[in-house]
Amino acid sequence: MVTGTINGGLPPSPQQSTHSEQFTQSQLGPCAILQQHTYGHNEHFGNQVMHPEIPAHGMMFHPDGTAAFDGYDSFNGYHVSNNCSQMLTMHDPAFVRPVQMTTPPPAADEGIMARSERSTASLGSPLPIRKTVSDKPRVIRPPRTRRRPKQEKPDKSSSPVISAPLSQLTAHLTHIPVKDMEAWVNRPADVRHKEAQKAGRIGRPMNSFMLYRSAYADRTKEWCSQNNHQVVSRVSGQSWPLEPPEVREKFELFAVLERDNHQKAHPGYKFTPNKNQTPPKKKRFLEEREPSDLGDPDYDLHSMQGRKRARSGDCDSSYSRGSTPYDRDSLRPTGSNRSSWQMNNPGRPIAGILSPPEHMHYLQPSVHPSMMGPNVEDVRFRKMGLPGFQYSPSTMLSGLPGAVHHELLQPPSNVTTPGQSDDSQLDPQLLAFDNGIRGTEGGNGAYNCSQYTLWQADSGANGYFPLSTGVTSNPQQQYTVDAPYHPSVQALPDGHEIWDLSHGSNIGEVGKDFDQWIDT
DNA sequence: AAGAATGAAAC
DNA sequence: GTTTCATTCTT
Repeated sequence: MVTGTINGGLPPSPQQSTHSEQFTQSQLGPCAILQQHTYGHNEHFGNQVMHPEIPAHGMMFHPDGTAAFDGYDSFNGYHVSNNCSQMLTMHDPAFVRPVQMTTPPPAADEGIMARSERSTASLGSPLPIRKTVSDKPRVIRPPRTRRRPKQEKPDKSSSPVISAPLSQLTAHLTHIPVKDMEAWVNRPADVRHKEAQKAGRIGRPMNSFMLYRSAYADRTKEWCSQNNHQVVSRVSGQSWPLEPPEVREKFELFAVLERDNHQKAHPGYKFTPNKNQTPPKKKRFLEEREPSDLGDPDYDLHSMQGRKRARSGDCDSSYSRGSTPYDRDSLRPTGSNRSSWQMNNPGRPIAGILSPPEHMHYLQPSVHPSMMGPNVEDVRFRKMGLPGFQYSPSTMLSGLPGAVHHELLQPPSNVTTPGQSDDSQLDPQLLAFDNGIRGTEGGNGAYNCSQYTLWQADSGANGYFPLSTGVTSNPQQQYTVDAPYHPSVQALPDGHEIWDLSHGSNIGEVGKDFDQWIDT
């Protein structure tokens, strides 16, 4: 039996629990599927069978066991049924405002505390009975009601428990853009060099989750009505496994692109974690450079800043090859257009190598926000044969040399042209590149400005983005997309719209469907 | 500076 | 298997 409480849109308050009604699994219907979680006192919710198809939209559990169920939002007048096709309508931030607990959780659990899945917090374990030399014979005392150990981290109790992914939960927050991570991972090498200069070190490329978290950070903050990034992290961490495969694959591909572009920007980079990371836990020592980085534009500055020091033994020039499912070599073009990087770097960096032409460095996603005109009404995939290229899931995403120039696809000029804002900062090499094939964005603003809206057009609606990600049945096809933003699409109440690929996990099949659709 | 999250990469 | 570090910014 599932128990919980309905918070019918009432703003949580310290007395919230008195406003809540009990509900049961049967009352909630198939949507009322509670997800097991590890936070605090509502672990008794666990082990409910998830509906295979329908996410439990709109239900949120607070660590105190209360639940915000999408029954009816009395503030906003939304009827939210148990039908899970209903999109979450927690417009009122108060709806999700974390509950400030004023009453302790069930007394039986005293000592139980919220814990992170990763943390090894032993706080909840019984206090060890220590025998010391000064132990005196003592009267056996009745078991004391142990005081709650300081409420551990108050933050933990203030982070919501979600049962639907952020891409859906925040879909209505259209005024808050989802960060265009596609543009971010394709930022050019000189931008990366400047970042490294500024930081005094070369940072690691973000992984898929970091990209995801970053993309949704603002929306998550808004949704949670909290500016606390620990909460953002927790919610993101909850949401990540809830995201449909399409979304996760999208960010995994972004991570591949990020790694690849990162490596091209910093050919000699190798992750060298600081081994002797003693008590002062997080003393960041700098990542090393390899000799090949001597030619890197930002090397001198690093040296001058003295922020980086080379460690002996770190100068082997072997590339760390990830165990990524995507072959990174296949990200690169074959044939005569190969980059100097590739020509010179079959497996190791060449000392003194300068930045190769950046257009060879940057993998241009075939789907770029700037391709998407806000006024485009229809949605279509374009089949583009790219003879002479290796195809892989990654190349399906990346527009390598030969891919259609984004400007050919984008509607004329109601979108900030990438690079307009910042070409002056690019070195001539990059400028030349910019006038040619050019990356998906060119200046600083390009990945955080108006294109956001375009990105958000897809991810904002419900987070699905028609990337050709996984296995494609026909590798000789590349799909690019004019993804229009249309408010009505986003406003679809049932959470379904044209980009919703969640029902079809086979991308290739989807592509085929689109082929047929286009053909007709 | 710690802390939240997941994952890549290095041990 | 364990540890570091990517991001972010509040606490």
